[in-house]
Amino acid sequence: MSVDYQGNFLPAYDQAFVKNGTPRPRPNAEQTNGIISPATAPTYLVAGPGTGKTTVLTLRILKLVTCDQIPPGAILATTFTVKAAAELRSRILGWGYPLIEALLADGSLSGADRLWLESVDLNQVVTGTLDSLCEQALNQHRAPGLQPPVMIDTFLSNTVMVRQGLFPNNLHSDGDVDAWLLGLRNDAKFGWNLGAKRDLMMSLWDRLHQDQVGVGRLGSAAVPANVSTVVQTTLNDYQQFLSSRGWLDFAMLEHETLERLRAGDLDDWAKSFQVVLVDEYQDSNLLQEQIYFTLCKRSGAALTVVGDDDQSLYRFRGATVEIFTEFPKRFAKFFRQPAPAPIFLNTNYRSTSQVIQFVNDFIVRDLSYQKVRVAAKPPIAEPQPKPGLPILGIFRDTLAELADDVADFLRQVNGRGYRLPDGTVLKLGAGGQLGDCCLLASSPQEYKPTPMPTARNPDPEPEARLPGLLREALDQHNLPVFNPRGRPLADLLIVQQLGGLLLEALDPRGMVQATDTVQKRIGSDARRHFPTWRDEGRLLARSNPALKALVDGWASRNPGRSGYVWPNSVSVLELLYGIVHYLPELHDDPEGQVYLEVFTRQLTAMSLFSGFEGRVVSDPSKPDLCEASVRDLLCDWLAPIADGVVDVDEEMLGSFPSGYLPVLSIHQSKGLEFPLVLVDVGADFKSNHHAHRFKRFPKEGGASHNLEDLLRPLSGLKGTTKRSGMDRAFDDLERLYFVAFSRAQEVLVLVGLNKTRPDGGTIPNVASGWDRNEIPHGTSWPITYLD
DNA sequence: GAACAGATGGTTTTT
DNA sequence: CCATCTGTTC
Repeated sequence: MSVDYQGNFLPAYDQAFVKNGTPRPRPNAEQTNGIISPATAPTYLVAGPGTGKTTVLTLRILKLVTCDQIPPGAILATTFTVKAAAELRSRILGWGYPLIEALLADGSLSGADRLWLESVDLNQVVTGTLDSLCEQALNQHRAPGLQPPVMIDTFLSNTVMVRQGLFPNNLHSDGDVDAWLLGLRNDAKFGWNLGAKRDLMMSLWDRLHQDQVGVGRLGSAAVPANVSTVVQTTLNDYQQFLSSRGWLDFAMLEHETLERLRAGDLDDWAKSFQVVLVDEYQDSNLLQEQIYFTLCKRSGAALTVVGDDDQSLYRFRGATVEIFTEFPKRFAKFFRQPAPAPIFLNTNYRSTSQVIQFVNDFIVRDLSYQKVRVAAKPPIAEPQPKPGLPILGIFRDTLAELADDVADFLRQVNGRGYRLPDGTVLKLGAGGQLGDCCLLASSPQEYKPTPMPTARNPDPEPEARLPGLLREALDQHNLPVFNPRGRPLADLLIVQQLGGLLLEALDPRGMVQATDTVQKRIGSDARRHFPTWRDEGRLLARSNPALKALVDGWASRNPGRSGYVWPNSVSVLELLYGIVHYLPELHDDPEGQVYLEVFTRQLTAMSLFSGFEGRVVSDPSKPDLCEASVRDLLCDWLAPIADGVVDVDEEMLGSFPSGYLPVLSIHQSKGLEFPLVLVDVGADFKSNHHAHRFKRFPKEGGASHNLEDLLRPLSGLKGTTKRSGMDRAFDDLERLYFVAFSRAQEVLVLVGLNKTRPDGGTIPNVASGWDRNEIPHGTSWPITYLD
């Protein structure tokens, strides 16, 4: 007789989570279905926004451990991002131990149950992204004598694609291949350069794996024969170069894992699991589905998937929403078992009635979209009416006015309150801070890319977007913005100063930088930026004698104190932290902290490949080594940052600083919620211009849709593509803004230019209420416009 | 409703 | 740089 869910688990739950004298509400009926679905049963949870998805996953895991006595180490839970994995883990630990403690206080338990509960180590629950787990599996279960695989980052894989793929096969100057690749992006010739070509080739490479087609079968696709031959050779060269060094990119990692799972090589690993739970399943691709399915088949583990088709946003990464919407069918076919029935979680605990109604209305107004949703999906419901403020709209004629008025709105909301037309005062709750608000946009970029110089305008300035103008306008009110991904790193003064000081300390007067080897190994942006960086670094050093002494000491490899001898080899981290000491922005400012982390991360990443492991050699008897160690740091540490190829990743953002206005891409906002959400539905759209139709009202599919059409006929997903590329592009926009709007807890504010105003705007735009038949429904939206 | 001049704006998202 | 959109004029 084990711990019983109704009899022991729930009473313990009541006891463990009392807050201010009241117990936390018990899981509702639909959540309970998900939690208690039998340990051995495949479970299909369709969970709308704000319905307690993570809660159900956590409690299901805790129920499996306590009631079904499944060892924590036999439970595998994967999520889409590293950050989400960390959150799930902390929830399991944070809820699990109080719960177990409360269970142990339950006098009715048998001695055996008690013994079990006392032995439970929740740390052993395996959580992570699928990629991190594949990496672990391959590492721990490699054939004897084989080197562990080394995961490479995007910077390196891009470089290898260009140097070992494109160049040797003359793809940079192959007209036929150009024409074909251009066709994939609908002949959008602007910005067609080596980088764009490389990116498309990488997408093709990824997609060939994600759709389980394989490079070899590209010849059978609808590709001209001469093109497919040279493209295949290029991709094979890329692969061979990586394989010969034991390197893996993301596509190869997952592919390799699946192959070895199928061959039974990973059975030791697979069989350690009894339960596999997958979060955000709607963003899985075919390759990932096959990994999960094969893992469960080899091990006999039961599969639980959780997701929401309306929140599938990662088609460009191969995500195929049919894998989620048709999960019961696909599961039944693969395992030759009955199809699991969906458990719908549709009670929303996040938002006010107005927000829920708005979001429900948005997702059903386009008739064609209904065909691709999970069958019989109920609308989002509320546990009880939670009246709030109306949906607000701030629309202006120009971007400048819009930014000023949005900034002013935020200032008032954040201060004494903003008076709505009906007299209600909108004000952040007690203890409310600017961080309770956020701005969501399709991209967090603060500036448009710098235009090409022309005769009339030889030195064009990049044009600001809403996030950039809003930063300036808020700055006038002393309100700070947190948007570390908003500007190219290499352009930021603080990055230039840090980079410049490092350059000056490592390579005084640029002797190493000037060598041919270095000039060839770094990109054009780095060549352009390094001198500016040095100027900024020197300028700063001049104003701070102690800093100057530090840099000069390094430059001459002389500590400047008698009795000390400069060591033959020093970790550059010492220099980095020495300098950081004098740049308070890098430790006091939240954005500065992120920028510093970019430097430390890239140093760790490059240390893997450089023989010097991030150390500076200054042994006078070995001048070659001295130069080589500096060269590596210049080329593989600082140059990638200057070249704009290293980004701020998701996990670096951690939690948002409370006094700052976060600016996020809608993709980044998935899984988050904010009391007040501003959604940019059209600050970029001054006209009904073709070039940005894909962002609001597509007339054809984009590169990812075209790639799907190309490869689907050859993949196991044959037949899932019944809709045109254009329709799928529309579907994607519906989902994107569904996610954006449903982040709001209390207040949702739509912002944009007047031409995209939902009532009476003239530019067709999915986000402002148009359906794909070009019918504007915006006038029927209950939006209160703040004019 | 055709024909023309002048304006507009550049694919985004990430393990 | 240039295809496409917008507004003006006949």
